[in-house]
Amino acid sequence: MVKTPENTEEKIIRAARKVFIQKGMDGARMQGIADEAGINKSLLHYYFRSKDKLFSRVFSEAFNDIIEMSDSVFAVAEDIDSLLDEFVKRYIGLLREKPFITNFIIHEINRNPGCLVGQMQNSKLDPSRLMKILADEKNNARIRPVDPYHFIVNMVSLCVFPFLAKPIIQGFLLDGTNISFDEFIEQRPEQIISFVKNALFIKNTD
Amino acid sequence: MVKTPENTEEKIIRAARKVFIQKGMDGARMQGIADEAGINKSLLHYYFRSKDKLFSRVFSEAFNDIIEMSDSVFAVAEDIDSLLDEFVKRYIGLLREKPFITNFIIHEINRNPGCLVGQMQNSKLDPSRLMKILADEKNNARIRPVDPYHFIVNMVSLCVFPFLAKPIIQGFLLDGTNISFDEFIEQRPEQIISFVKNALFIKNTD
DNA sequence: GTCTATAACCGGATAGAC
DNA sequence: GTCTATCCGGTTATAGAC
Repeated sequence: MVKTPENTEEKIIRAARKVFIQKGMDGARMQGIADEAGINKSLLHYYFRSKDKLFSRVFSEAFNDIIEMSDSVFAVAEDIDSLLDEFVKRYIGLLREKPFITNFIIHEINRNPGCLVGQMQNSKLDPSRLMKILADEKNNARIRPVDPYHFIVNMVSLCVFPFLAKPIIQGFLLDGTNISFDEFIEQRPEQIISFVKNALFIKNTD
Repeated sequence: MVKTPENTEEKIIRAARKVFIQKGMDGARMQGIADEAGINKSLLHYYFRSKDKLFSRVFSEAFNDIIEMSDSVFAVAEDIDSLLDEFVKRYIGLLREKPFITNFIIHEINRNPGCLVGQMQNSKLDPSRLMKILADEKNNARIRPVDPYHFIVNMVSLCVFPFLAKPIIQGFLLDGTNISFDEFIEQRPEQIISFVKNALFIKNTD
């Protein structure tokens, strides 16, 4: 992997991402972003006009990652097994790679819920395929009758929440054990998958 | 329930809670809190010296609610059924009553993780009783072998996350259905309990 | 205890030299 | 494109009258 030297714009984006995630839109300082990028504060305005515009840019990029990933999973899933497997592994894979995304979204979900929901509605993201799979499997009597909305929320909750609660899991729950947070997260996909399968399938499948 | 007229300090706390929750520490403005309380901005400083101190006061009170509730559940639980039942119902009950708590904590979890973890460690909160119950039930072969850390995280995730994701659940997932977010949350306890029981128990208990 | 006025500071944004 | 210097609005915090 050859690393081309980062140009200023890239440096700014990377620095902005880091600072905005940690501090949120309101807590972030343009000076802090400039320092992080190792450039002059004025350059931020030269490249992105305003703090708001810089934030929007960074935020939509992050949010888009989530949308595209979810969409790709929903699009290819054939049955509940593959859907669950794909969804959990990809979701957690993405969050491990870019753990900032969760904080980012939750940080801003209250500040500007309308914008976020708008971005979701404008995306092609469509859970109806998942709904259909659940309905089919239920008709085949492979799975217990589950409310599809609660089921989706369950899956997402189990994947996302640990990243949000990282400081508590790390500093309190796992404190004094020999398990690191990274190890915990590494175990998560199989833990979630077996948990959900047991909850879902009428016949034990393990 | 006789309502004694609120004194200024109480008015401030209530207003501060509302504003801090909505905007976070950084986004909140002392003027905004004063307006919300219907008092003069200087009075905030008269009663609480600084924005930081006011915030700390409001935050620890909210956080304490969570700690005490969790603790009381852990303390009384006898077996896994009662623990699950108590935990889910009380947790969601608390969050319905004070939905701001989740946002509050998540909002600040990154801003100051050390402080939050410190507060937890200083509390008497102790999950070891829950660990013991899980181990006992596993020995009795009533439940599948589960990792206790993942199990706790699962329970909390399923309870808390929906409140965090409210705007998305309301504005996207349930959009176009005739289910309101409140109805969704009302269904949650029994949904979670049956989901977790199915995942957990070797014999089907419904 | 409550108010008005103002100090002191900070941070986003711009002007203009290089 | 990049830097220095500066403006200007907004925000916390205090002083002091009532």
